[in-house]
Amino acid sequence: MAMNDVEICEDKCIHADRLEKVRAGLPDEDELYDLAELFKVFGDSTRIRILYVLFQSELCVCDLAEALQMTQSAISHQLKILKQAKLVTGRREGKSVFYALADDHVRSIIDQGREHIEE
Amino acid sequence: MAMNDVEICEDKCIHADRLEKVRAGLPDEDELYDLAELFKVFGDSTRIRILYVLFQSELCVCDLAEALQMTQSAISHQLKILKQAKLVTGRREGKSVFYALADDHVRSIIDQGREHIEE
DNA sequence: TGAACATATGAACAATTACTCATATGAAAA
DNA sequence: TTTTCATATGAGTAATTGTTCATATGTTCA
Repeated sequence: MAMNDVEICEDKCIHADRLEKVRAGLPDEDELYDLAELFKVFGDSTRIRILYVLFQSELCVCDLAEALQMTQSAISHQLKILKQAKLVTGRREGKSVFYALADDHVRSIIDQGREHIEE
Repeated sequence: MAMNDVEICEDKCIHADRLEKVRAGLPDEDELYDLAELFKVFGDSTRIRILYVLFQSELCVCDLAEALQMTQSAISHQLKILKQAKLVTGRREGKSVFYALADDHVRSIIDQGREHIEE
């Protein structure tokens, strides 16, 4: 067994050969950070509920507030986060602003998550 | 225009017809909560990095610590969270515990997220 | 058994965050 | 313009969370 191919942690507990491969295959730190930031947006049940509601219908802020039984302010704050993550888009129509899903990634990401849970 | 089909927020700002549909189509509160909890696990760059590393190779805790340049304790805490979410599995082999991805959902969820970012 | 190594875990702390409250902005109607 | 309605936003607060430090558990080997 070669020195860099140990099977059990020795030499300060490193499998040197594997680590080399692993480090090389890792995406940029920036990309990993952005990915985590994206999932962080999905990681709140209020925002998940907003997205689920928007699956079915475009709605204005006050409708969302009523649908989820939350204050307009709370919803508005969360919509801002969803918009920054490009998960929803806002369209002004007079006094109201209608929000809708930005694209189909939202659905597929949530669907994948749902699949994982149901097993 | 019917009374329950207003287009602009009136009557305490509710589009009653849409809300009815929307509420009916919403999953259980429990499921929404679980979904958010799952994505919360993906929503940390340390855990994302751990998962990415495990894409390439099964590794023991100390290797992960070395690969990510973090303490064994920090890694171990995060592995616990990943294991609770059934995203990774641990296999004991002597003194070491080797961790690996639990299933392919992990990859597909992360891939979807990556697609969303790269646009 | 006892020493050495790998991992797990509890407590404490710092940082982040979701909501509330008050208020500002923006648009339509009087 | 002034009022009214819908939305956005800044500050403050309570709760959550990721890391560190110290220590416990579990396994191997002498």
